[in-house]
Amino acid sequence: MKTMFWLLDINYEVKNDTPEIWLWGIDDSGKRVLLIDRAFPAYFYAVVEDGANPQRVVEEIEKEQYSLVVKLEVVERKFFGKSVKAIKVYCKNPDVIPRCARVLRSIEGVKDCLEDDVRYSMQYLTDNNVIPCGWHEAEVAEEKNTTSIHVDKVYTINLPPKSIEKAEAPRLKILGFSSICYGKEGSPKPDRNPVIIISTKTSTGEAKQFLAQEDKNDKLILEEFIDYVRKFDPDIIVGYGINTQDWPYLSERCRKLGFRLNIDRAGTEPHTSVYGHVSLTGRANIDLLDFADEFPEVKIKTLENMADYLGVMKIEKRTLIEDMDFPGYWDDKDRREVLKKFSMENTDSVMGIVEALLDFAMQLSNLVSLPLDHVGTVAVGFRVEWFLIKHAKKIGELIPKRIEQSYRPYVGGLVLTPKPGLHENIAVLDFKAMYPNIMIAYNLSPDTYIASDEPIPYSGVFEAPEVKHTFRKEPPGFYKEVLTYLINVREEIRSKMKTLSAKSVEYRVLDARQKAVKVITNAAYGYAGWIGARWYKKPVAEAATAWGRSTIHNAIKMAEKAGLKVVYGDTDSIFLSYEPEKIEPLSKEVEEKLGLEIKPDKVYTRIFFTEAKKRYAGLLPDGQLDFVGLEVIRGDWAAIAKKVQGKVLEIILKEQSPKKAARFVQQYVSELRQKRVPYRDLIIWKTLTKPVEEYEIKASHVEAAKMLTAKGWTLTVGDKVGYVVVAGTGRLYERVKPYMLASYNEVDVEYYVTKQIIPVAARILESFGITEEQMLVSKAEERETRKLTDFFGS
DNA sequence: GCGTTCAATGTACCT
DNA sequence: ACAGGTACATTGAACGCG
Repeated sequence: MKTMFWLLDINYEVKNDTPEIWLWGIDDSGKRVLLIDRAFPAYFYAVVEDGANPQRVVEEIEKEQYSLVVKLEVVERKFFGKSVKAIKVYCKNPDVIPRCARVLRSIEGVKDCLEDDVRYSMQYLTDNNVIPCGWHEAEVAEEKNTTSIHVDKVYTINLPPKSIEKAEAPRLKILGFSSICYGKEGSPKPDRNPVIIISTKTSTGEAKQFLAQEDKNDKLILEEFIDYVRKFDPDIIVGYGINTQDWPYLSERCRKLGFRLNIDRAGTEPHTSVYGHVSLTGRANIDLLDFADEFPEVKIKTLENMADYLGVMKIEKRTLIEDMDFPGYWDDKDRREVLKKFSMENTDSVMGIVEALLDFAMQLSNLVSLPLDHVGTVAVGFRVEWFLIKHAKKIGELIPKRIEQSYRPYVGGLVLTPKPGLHENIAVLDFKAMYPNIMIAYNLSPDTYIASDEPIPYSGVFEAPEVKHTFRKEPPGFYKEVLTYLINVREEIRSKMKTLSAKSVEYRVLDARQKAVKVITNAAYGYAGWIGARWYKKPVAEAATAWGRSTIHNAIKMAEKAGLKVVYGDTDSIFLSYEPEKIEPLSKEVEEKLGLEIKPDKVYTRIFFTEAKKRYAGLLPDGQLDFVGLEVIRGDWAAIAKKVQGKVLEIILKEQSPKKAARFVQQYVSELRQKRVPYRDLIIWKTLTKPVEEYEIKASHVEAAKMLTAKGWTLTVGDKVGYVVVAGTGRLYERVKPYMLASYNEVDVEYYVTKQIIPVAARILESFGITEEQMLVSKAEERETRKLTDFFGS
């Protein structure tokens, strides 16, 4: 019989030495199904030495009498574009591949073994074109569900599934959750601190809250939660930070209480696998925190900040409670209600965010062929890589090994020194997808690279400026083909979107798709220059930036020749005087002569540059302000400094009154000295980028982190530490305290005046001739001002 | 012995 | 665990001064 299914999750099992591929899905009638394929052999390739006789090598391998090898087959493949003879080595099961490959590597006539490092389940997907988050049709036979598999139907696959074009996902059952634990001594520990609240919400609209008992006994709440999950039987379980927090905690807590967290579809516990993601067999576990990196504008990646940014739940309307206050809230009957509300809002936020991101996640999964629960957890480089692997399989290319490389830096993009001060009517021209298009235009790829000692091919070569790397013109290389495909596909999607209503399901799916395509396109250049990449080739990345520099350089020359004043530029953008009648022909000329498309991005009514690169502020025609690089948008400055700089820039750009700006600074400093600004605006947040003990120097945030650790809080790499500077003597790092361990009256206000507010204000106002002294009021004046404001009110 | 100088360290940003 | 280019604060050792 035939069945249709949408692929949700994949895993493999080895039963009696026979590997089985398990495909978990949803069929077209909404049934949850498991399809088992027992016919896919585990294999890898032994590449035959040039000139060696493949048949002889096969015999050599056979001589080994290697019992783990099932079959040998001589095949034609390509490796970096060159035809090679290889032996496809079929193994008994995937687990023995590494051992087999090791043995075969030392056999005469075997140049190397390949694809022994590609996971069996991924080989299955890429070889058969079976695609996560995609529909398929398979020839199957129904099996009796004798095991404890939690699905409606179990099938045996007779023929590998065929992918079907159908964009829309089935109706999925989604369960969002968040949990709260009770621990008075810092971070809760699962071996002694209970789970007190678990809040859940489903895609069917059911909200539920599980509470520990009055004595904080949490056996029941956990059992009820497990029961509930199993009963609802979600396809997707989603949360925020759950891979590192909730899952390990709940899992360990259950064990401690004598039972298992059995919530998947196969009767096993959540297991942490390859990329540090938590896998729930048969379901897709999604940690939304993994997608937070897609939004660099969210500086501190908390759930409430993400929900706020995505318009899911505005932060002003949010119940917010700090971790350290949980016990206090729980212990107080009235405040417990607030804690419950907070917890439910967390889950509501989770559900809102998944609504906003799920389409993208599914499209990314579908595009690169990584299962839905994997695609979020892997680094960008691996997303690109899986997309490349999929393409390589299609064209018969063998997958290169990851080779350990030493880090060799190379020169990147060109950054112009800005013309400092204010400028009026400045347009920004951007090269469209500069690096991908350069890679296409000059056929940059590991397989087209011609080393200096190699003969120049018949088709001729492109020679990169400055670095002089050469790449053959024909035929198109691996990267060129892939990037051309991606760019074309994105254009197709975008033109199709234009024919649809923005509210339609299809439009949403296509929009998510084009975003996924864009992400992969834009990451390809970085991937090529990443030493961890299978398709790493330094000259490729180095040539791309070299052509980038020459391109922008030439564009600037053309602009100046056309009488346009260029005030700034960075990598693929040029800032110049807005004269539409000159810019129009300039774009045309650039495109014609340089072969790359350049297009106007925006026009600033007024723009301000300091003497530094990568830092400016602009006023847009609609009155909006654009801040780039400056402290006002940086996450590691106290809010007071950011506010002051933002306001100063606003006054400068909108009113052009440095004096007024200086007066504002004076006023603010005065407010601060009177401690009239909120305490939380004094917190400085910095990320721990390595384990505390590995720091070579004493740093403020690290010292603050140590204080928290001493109090029982667990801090890990990537965590943000918030501290304030308190009064005292000695080095700065000796005068900091975690903000929750300090009080306002300890704060060293003068530090904030001289090291936070004044420098960031001066950065702007200096270029208008205003000195630091002019931003400060003398102490005597200060006292006078205070008397007056006290008298008249401020 | 003590203040000054400057390279190194660390973080976060831009394209 | 995609790239390089850049700004800036702070540390800590070298340096200079008698």
